[in-house]
Amino acid sequence: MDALYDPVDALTQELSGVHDQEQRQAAFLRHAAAFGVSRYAYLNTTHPSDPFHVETNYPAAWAERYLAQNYMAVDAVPLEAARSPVPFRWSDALARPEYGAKSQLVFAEAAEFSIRDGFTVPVHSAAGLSIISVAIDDPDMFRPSAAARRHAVHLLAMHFHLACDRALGAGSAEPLPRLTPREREVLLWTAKGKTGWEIAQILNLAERTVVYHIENARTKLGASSRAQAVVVAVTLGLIRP
Amino acid sequence: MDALYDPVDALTQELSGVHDQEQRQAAFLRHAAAFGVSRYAYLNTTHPSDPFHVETNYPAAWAERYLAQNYMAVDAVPLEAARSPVPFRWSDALARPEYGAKSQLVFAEAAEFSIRDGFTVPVHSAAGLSIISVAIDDPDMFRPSAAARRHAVHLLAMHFHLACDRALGAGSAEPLPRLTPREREVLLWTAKGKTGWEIAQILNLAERTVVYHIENARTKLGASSRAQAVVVAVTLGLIRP
DNA sequence: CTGATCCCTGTAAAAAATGTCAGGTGCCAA
DNA sequence: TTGGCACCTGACATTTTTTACAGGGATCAG
Repeated sequence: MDALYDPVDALTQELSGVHDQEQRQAAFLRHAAAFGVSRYAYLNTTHPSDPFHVETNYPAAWAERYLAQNYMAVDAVPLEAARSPVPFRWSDALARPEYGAKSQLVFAEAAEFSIRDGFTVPVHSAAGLSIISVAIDDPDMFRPSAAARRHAVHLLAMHFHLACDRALGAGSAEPLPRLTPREREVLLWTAKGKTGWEIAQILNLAERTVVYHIENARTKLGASSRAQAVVVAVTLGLIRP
Repeated sequence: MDALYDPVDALTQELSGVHDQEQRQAAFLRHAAAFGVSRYAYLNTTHPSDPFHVETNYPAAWAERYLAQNYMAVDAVPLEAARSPVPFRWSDALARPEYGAKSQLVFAEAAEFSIRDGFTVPVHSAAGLSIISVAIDDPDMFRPSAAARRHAVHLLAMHFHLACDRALGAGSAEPLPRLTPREREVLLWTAKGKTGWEIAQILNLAERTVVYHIENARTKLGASSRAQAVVVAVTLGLIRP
């Protein structure tokens, strides 16, 4: 039983500092193999530079068909993943009434590629949603007694995601713009719907000064309007509205 | 071993439809007790109507001191929780060099209230961060062989959070404004920094029409400027920039 | 001390957003 | 078929934002 979590620790170790996709994938699959995993699919929507990052070793024909048909919008797996951060078995999601008959069709098609059931780990974050799905044929993995093994998969998936996320982030490598306190302050009031003149009253400044700070913030954030500036500042976590 | 996950299932069942805080807390503690948990602290920052929702059964003196001193900003536990979605043991986070000496002081103070070590489950979501921390005295819970028990705590915490989140959402009870597809579209372009005229070119409309849709969206969102409108739409998850 | 950074302010013109009037089309459900 | 809704457009006045010019004072690190 102690050995159950060795793969998690090992993967964590291996992935620290790795920025190569092949290497990450190989490490993940090597360690996940202990749990009956051979196929995986990973989706990361958190990076502006690559807003729909997909990597998978599913049969190419299936992966292409899935994307081309936009099954994301009807498949129970991504829908359930978007709904809740709790990992789940595919067939459990499929059994929920809220995911319609189309979902069943997707599953039926997947079965033609020998992908029948699996386990999905959603990772919700401020920047968006990531999904790690692994196909699992061995029905033993879904028995109550295998809960600890599923947890290991859960943690493996999380660490795999963290490594990918780091790598994707390192790719863009753009450091956060550094706003001054005043800039954050005026942006915050702007996000609350105040005009420059109003903010000047609130902060006891000349309207010109408020405009000055908003200008600087807008430039730093690469925005071309106050509206874009506040959105960027919010999504970057520089201000919270 | 099968019985290990009974508390998770039981809690999930019990919490469905429960909107009473006392009841939730009692159910969580009752089931978590099986894992040596008696103290818990829960923070939810995802609800605009209650942006810093804290509930805990920590000693009142400690909870008050923690908040008053703004330990959130230096304590390794919330900092680690904000950094990664992976659950962790407090002392593991404390051992990381990036969390400074102040963190040690917080821990030392906590020990005076008999809170010495524990386990924290971060839940990152689009709306923000939630943290479920449980104090655990029994060192056995941190042995490798107890990994499955920690997983049970992990899932218990997640389901507890989901129930709280539902309840908090139900509390505010304000239904999301319903934007039409066009309204979302023009807001999205506005969030990208486009002017009304530019959006008109992009969507092949009269500028007046774009203004019309933005106007309607702005009103529905209770905003007094485009900047506020896009921020509200983004934080409400109505558009993603 | 010098340069960097932040803070503060002015004038003025061009561009964009907001507010108020008034209308027309098409679709769907009651 | 009627009413509601989403969609679309025009003209006009007013306010706000953006952009450009130009400057002074405070603090702090190298």
